[in-house]
Amino acid sequence: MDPHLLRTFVAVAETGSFSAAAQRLSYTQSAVSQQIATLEADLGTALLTRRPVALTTAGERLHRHATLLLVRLEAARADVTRAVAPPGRLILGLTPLAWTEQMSAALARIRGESARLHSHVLVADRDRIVTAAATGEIDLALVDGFTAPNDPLRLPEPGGQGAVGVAGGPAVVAVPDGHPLARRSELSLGDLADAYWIDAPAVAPFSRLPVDGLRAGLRYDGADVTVLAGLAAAGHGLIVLPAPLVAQRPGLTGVPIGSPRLVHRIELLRAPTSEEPATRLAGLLGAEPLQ
Amino acid sequence: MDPHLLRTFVAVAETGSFSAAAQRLSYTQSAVSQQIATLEADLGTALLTRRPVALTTAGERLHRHATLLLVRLEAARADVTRAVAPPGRLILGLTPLAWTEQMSAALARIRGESARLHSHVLVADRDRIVTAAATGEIDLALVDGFTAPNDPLRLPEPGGQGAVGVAGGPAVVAVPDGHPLARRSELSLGDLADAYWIDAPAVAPFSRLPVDGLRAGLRYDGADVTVLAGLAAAGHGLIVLPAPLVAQRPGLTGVPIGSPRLVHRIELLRAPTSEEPATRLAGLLGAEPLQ
DNA sequence: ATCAGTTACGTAACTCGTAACGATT
DNA sequence: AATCGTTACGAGTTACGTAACTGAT
Repeated sequence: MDPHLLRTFVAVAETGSFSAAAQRLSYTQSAVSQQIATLEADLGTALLTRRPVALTTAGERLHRHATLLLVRLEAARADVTRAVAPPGRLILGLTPLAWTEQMSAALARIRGESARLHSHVLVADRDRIVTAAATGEIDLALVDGFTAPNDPLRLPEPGGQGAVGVAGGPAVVAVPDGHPLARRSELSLGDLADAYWIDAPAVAPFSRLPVDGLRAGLRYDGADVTVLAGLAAAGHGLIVLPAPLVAQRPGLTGVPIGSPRLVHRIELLRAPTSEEPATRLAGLLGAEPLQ
Repeated sequence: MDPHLLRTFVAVAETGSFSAAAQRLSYTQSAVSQQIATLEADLGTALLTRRPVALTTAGERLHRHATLLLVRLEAARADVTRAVAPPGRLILGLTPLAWTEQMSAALARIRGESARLHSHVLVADRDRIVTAAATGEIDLALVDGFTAPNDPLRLPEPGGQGAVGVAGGPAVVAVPDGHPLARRSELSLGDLADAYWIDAPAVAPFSRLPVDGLRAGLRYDGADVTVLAGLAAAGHGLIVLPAPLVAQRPGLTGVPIGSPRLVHRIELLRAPTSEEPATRLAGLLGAEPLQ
């Protein structure tokens, strides 16, 4: 089970082909075949069917474990090497809705202090951000999501351990100004099973809301909040968003959600070794326990 | 960074000696020396000082990562191999305070159903149980602890992901019947900074309570709840325990805790692959979300 | 002088690539 | 016949053990 073998196994699993995996990893097809064979021999099980190439049950399990293991291995390496030579840089990762004025101000302040600090901001979806934080690709990450009040975000595997809440606020349903629902003082998501929703997987996937059975009328495959808010204002569907964000968009009204109790929450993730200035920024952001 | 090297690195780190590590792993001292050298070359850092052998900063970091990585690797292997040949067994792990009548009844029922099921119960401290669950050494684990209501237990690294709450109840301070505090209807832990506590690391370490500055008068290094309750009844010190447990002990009064809000919680951890009958038992235990 | 880790070197094992082979469409 | 995975074999590399070496107490 050495990482080499796991890596090629993952490549085969993902490409569905020995030759494609070989190409991706700059091996010969033969080498890949041999590596898979030794892995299977080691574990005493078939991991893949051939012709067509597909994962067996054991293979599926290994695939899940292997991807995580490889990320963590990478993370360990990054942590150790960076313990030695802390880079003079600040790379910040954000999920789209994790951007706040407060954060922006804090970053400005940091950059003002350490002049010419090489800094870099990356906005991406949650999974990407969380793994990047785990491997040390980014120094500091802010990840957002909706949960029950006081509940932490349920973050994906390789990172969620050391998350600290830094901000939390009400979640609302964003509806166009004229819409009949806009006059309501409170909504229950359960009552809205008939409504159509905008599913924006990269921004605020409703599949992650603690509610079932919402129906997607439109899928938005981008990460731009302005566009998303525009779509909602144009009546393409409902969407759950942080209250402050809705408040500052013309054409949209935020209707408080009565049930389930829901807040928008931002959590901070730090690379295992995050030296100054990441530590400093984390401090500025307040990293209040927020329970 | 292949696991082989990590394993010997961990051995050296733990024994504090190349030769001892070599002996433990059935290598020659020379082999160990070479392995550490390649690891250091790979990471580009010294991991250990020689004469005396001790971890450098980078080494300490790697040590933390490496132990976890090795456990997870073991866990992955166990999971995959057991996916193939689910063992006809049920090994149950418990922390001492996770034992309940309900659980006992559920186990009895399972064993009644599948006659002659090879089963096995292991009571140990939290760390041991959590890693054992992660590696598949045990099929099902029940881990207890004290937290704020609705908060999940903060479990140690390699396992805490898929924990589900199965039971929760009030936590009380156990005081001997005659004790002046026994007449109080409610206590605040903060007010008890002057009192002496029993520290029972294997059962209910107060270092894990969400309170600071408690003072240990007596340390109990065992895992037997009866002895512990006896010590408390004899006035050796105060201890936080689940209310039902205190209620059924003669000589002890449980005084409700007003602040911080505290509950005793039991969570269920499953081995990644837990086939019947572990799944069945988990079902019987109700694995209610408990939020 | 002894103890503990390093280095040199030879051998054994492994890993990969080439090339021939086999099976599936 | 073409495609894709397997197998055989040889070459290059790696990894370990023996043994000599080095430095510290």
